[in-house]
Amino acid sequence: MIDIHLLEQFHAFAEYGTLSEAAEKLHTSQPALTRSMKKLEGELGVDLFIRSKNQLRLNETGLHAARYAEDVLKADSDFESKVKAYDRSLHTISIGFCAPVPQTVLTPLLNTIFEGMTISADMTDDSDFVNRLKTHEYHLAVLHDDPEDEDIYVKKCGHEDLFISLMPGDPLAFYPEVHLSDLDGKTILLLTRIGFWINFHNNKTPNANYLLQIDMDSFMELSQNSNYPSFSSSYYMSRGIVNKGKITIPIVDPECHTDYYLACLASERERYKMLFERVNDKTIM
Amino acid sequence: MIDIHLLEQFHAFAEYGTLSEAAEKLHTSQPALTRSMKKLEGELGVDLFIRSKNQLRLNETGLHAARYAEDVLKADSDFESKVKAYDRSLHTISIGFCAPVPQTVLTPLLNTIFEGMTISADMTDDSDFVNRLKTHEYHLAVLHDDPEDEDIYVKKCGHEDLFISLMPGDPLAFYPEVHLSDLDGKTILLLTRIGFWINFHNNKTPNANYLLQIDMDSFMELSQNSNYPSFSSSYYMSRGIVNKGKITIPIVDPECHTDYYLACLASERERYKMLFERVNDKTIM
DNA sequence: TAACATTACGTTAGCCGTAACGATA
DNA sequence: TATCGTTACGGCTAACGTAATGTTA
Repeated sequence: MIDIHLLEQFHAFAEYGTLSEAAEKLHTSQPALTRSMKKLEGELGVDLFIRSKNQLRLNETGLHAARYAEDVLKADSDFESKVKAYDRSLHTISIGFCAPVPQTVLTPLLNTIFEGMTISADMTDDSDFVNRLKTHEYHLAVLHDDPEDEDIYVKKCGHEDLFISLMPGDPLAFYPEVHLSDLDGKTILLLTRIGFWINFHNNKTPNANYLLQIDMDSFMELSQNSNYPSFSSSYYMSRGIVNKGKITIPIVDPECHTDYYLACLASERERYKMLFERVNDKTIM
Repeated sequence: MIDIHLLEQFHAFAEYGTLSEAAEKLHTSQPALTRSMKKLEGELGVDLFIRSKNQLRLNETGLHAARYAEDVLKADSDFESKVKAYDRSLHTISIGFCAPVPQTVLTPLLNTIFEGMTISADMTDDSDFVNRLKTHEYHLAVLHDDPEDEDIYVKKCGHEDLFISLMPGDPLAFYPEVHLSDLDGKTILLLTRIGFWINFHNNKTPNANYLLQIDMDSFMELSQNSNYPSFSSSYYMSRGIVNKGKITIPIVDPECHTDYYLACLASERERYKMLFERVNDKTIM
């Protein structure tokens, strides 16, 4: 078996053209490379170089060998990354959230139940979540509707209602409830990472002007201290987290009331048993 | 970069199940393997084993890693064989002969012109020789007819006529010449490795009983000291190599008179220039 | 008690870097 | 003269094998 270290040095020489430059790049000495190259030739029983008195260059076999060496080096580095990736996959649980509130609620629970594991959370629209479970991109997912797929095990884990916070002077603030269509045309504060909620932009409020906030703190700050309307939800309301001095009104449209469903592959149900036992339809609310 | 030597040891453990057996197979000591396995885990930063007090076995990651390791080991051993094969291909000239006499005549010439190279000679029916030149299986070929292919460079290099040696008492021995069909039904001495000549068995002498001799010396011995007819050729006749006490008669059939053609890929003509210059239509005769 | 993995320890083979040398452009 | 590859030499590390230890079936 040819030492991978020799191939590394050989490949460096092939790349840089002189032993001195290769030595510098490899943080070693010129004599070390001279010896290694001779050793490589010795172990192969094949000449790889054309040696002039003060010049070394690859012969025809050497040129080919340099290409072959790359394959071996790639295989070796692939080994390392594949093993590490596999190990990591065993120690991480990947979960897709369709909205921020389920993540807020479930993350502490996940950390408790799967202690020592890394929880890798993703937040985005959930239209592709069933596929991502099936391709093992996600181990778990929280969706906003029941996928009704026999390969997927599902348990309802709560619900959420959307509200809008308005300035007391806002004409809408006098109504007991509003429709999304009432908000069209307004400038509204919105967080960027809100999962599936992002969808009602396109449908009911095509002319609304959203002030997108990446950061939760900035969003809260602006909600409190600006005149712009901003969204809130039953989760925050029930915990007394409100925008002082603003009127918060429920939104009646059905897409602003959603249930949440925790899901995994039916075949992996046993592995996440503990989690499903600790979750019920009032976990997120 | 993971040392290939560690992977070799790891793979042996995966194969044999215990460090002791792996150590024995690798001609090393148990402690050496213990240390290597720990080193491998250390370099990867990943656990590969489940350790009981006196049992070591692969964990899930280890099982995968063992498979990945095989790929690396294969890549490394492929490197070695590919480099050696390429080097050998540079130092060997592969030539296909359609008959023994061209080989006898050309081998000394090849050794002289391509001194230091290995001549790898093959002898068989030449119906596939053009393909073998095109696929680089052969660098050179001697055929018994002109391939008339524009990719192939050809020069006529001699000819050969077949004779038959008979006992003086044989009825055929009174004729000045014979036909192959006259020989059908007889028992005849024949060498096995005779290239394209083998073909006339099937056509003109389907009922002849051939005593196949693998060894040239045995063939000569039997030719001299038995009553069986045997083949000879113009090459041996013109050099006075005859079967004493036998009558040697020419065979008239056209397939017993052949020209020989030396060929190489037109694109490689320059490489074999020296050889073609030294060959003419009287080289083999 | 036999087989196994691990730890301890003393030895040594092999690799490294510095230095010196010879050749070249 | 600066750069390059090779050789020589002395030092040191890292890997080895033997022996000892502890555990299990």
